[in-house]
Amino acid sequence: MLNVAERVFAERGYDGASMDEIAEGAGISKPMVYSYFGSKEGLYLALVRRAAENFHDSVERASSSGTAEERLWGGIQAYFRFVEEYRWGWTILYREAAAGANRFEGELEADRSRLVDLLARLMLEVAAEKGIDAMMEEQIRSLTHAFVGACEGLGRRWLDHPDEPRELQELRLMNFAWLGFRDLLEGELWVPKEE
Amino acid sequence: MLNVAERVFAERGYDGASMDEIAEGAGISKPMVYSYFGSKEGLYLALVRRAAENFHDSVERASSSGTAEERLWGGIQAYFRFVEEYRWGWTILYREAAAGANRFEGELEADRSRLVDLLARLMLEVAAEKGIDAMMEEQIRSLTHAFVGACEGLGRRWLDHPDEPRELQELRLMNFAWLGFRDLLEGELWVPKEE
Amino acid sequence: MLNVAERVFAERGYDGASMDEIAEGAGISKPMVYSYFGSKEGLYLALVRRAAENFHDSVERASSSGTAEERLWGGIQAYFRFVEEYRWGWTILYREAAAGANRFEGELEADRSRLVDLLARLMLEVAAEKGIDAMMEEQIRSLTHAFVGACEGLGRRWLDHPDEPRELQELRLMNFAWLGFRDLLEGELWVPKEE
Amino acid sequence: MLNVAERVFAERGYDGASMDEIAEGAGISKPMVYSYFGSKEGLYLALVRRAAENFHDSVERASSSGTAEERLWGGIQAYFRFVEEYRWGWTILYREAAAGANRFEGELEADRSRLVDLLARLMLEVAAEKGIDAMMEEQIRSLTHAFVGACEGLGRRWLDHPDEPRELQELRLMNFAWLGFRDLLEGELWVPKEE
DNA sequence: TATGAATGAGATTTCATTCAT
DNA sequence: GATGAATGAAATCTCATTCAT
Repeated sequence: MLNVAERVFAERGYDGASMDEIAEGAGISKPMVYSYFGSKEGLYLALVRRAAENFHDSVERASSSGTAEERLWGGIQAYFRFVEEYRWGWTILYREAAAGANRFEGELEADRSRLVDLLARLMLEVAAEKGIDAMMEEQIRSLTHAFVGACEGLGRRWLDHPDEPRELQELRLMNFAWLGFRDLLEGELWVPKEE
Repeated sequence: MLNVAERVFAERGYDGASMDEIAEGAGISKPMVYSYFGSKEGLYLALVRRAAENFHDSVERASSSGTAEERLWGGIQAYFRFVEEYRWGWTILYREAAAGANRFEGELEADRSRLVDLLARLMLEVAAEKGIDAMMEEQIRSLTHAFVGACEGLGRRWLDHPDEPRELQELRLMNFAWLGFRDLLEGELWVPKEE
Repeated sequence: MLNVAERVFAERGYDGASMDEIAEGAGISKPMVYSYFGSKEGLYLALVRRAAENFHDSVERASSSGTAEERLWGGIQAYFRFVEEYRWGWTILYREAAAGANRFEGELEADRSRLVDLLARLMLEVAAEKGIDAMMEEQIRSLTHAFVGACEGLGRRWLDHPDEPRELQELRLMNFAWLGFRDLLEGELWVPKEE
Repeated sequence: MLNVAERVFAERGYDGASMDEIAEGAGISKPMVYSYFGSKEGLYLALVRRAAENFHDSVERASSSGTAEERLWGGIQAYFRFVEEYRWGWTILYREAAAGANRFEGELEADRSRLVDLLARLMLEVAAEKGIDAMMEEQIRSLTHAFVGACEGLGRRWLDHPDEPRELQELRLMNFAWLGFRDLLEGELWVPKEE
């Protein structure tokens, strides 16, 4: 039944989804839904949490061993595998990242930031391996937001080109993000030319 | 009055915004809003279009001369200037980008894709300058989605850290995106190691 | 401009007609309409009155001389000529006869009953010629309602078969109504058979 | 509750009736009305259909046996019984007949024409009994519209004189319509005198 | 005088949420 | 414990009607 709700929310958006449709789709009655989740918001938050949990676990498991580069590559692979296999959940997660910043007043903050935290940790470990701590944690965390944004951008585009293979998405992201990131970690820094 | 509507839509989302609130905020009566824009959807589309237009123009103007690198840098600066000065419009735009083609059945397709098109053109020109056409247009366009996603990610984070200076965001993005992109254009390619 | 209003009211009905459409169709501004007629109801009543007046005059003129039979025939011809030449006015008149009994609280009563009065007078004169006063005025007036109803029924049907000639409608009505009416005037009376 | 809606529609007309008033009159809440009938139009159509059904059945049952004359008499009696016992339903039906095919785009066409069809069949059978087929079906159907119009005219007048007995209305109509119709069936034909 | 601009009031309709069985 | 039936509140939208110029 969570799955039904997830699909409905992903397809219609939070406001567009109706509790009637969810209950009917799940084959139970509306009062049951309410007895389980209390409210529409409760149901939605439960969904987001479940998706965030699964998402986080997948990425974490896939990025838990090997060299830094290998772990990053593992994480990216897990990311797109998740997009592919768990499309509705991913849609909810990234849509709320964009649209729901104001709604639910930060209740989703923790869920949403777990992925960023995970990646930031990864990057920090890479930096530590390289013996570089010139870039403070905050800088790394910032870049991680760009990184996650890039993932979302590619994922979104993938939804419009579902016939492309997953591997292609993964390679694109790695090439886009890693090369530059590696340069950064090796001390290269871009600055605008003086006029 | 467009400005009021923009703020309300940005803060509450399309469904959450009520025409009552918009009219009241603008100090006019609801029927006036309807006489100007015909419907809620009409008002919203007008807002998105205006924002997209402004956005596109700003970026285009700022990226219209100089070397490829300079133009990219100009575009990125324009991007974050827009985020800073025109926060509500940007919020609406990137939310629309995230909500995808679901609502309004593709009526916004053209507006939404203009930025990606612009950036893609920029990147293609860069590639042409370097004499590289090994990466076909489709590859470039894909990476552009990643690029725009990275911009959104950094912009979103910036909203939560409004005290950081704009220049910092711009540098972060350029360092994140350009170094790697430059490597790509110079023929470097990341591939996973054989196991 | 009355003509425009007439067409709009006839085509859309009282509620369906909008003052906007009427003003625009007439090429003047809404406040002008209000300065002439005061309100939607005022405009409508003016229309009904004008139509009733014209209608009544036409029928009266056409039934003002000759034998009783000739005068009835003249009246019927005038009726259908009116339907043909003045379709919108007739539509308003008969629709309100049906629908507006409750609205406007009898303000239309006088207008609507003028035709019945005219015909009743005609019939009474016929009866007087025949030297029959066995049927009191009230009976005659009642039958006149049936008569007018028959006219409306045929007129309505004619609107759905506009290619039929006017003469055919006139003959039908005369044959339907006159033969029986003549029998009545000659003393014949139908009564149910005793069981 | 159908009955309440029927009364409100009959008294106020389709546009004048408000769902608020109907719901309140029926002692239930508006959403209930919508859950039963889906929309205002749905409710109205249901009412018209129910009335048409009942009406048709009553008349048909009452005119199903005996000589042609007896059957016509039975039908007329049923007609006015219906007017008496089911006043609101009848009001809605004849208003719909008058409003014509304008609204609901012919969805009521079948319902509205059933009574005319029934009477036309009756008349055709009478004609057949008399061995006369000189009048083609189309002529009979035309006269049926006049006949039904006469019924409506008398019925409408009756609403303004509710103290008159039903039998009087029935006799009036039979005398008005049958005598002439019988003459027609016996070959008499009225034609205007040559000038 | 004539009008563009404005509005108050009310229409239908939807939906998250809860009783009563 | 489960549900069909019910509803309060609010949404979008329309339109007859009137100011202010």
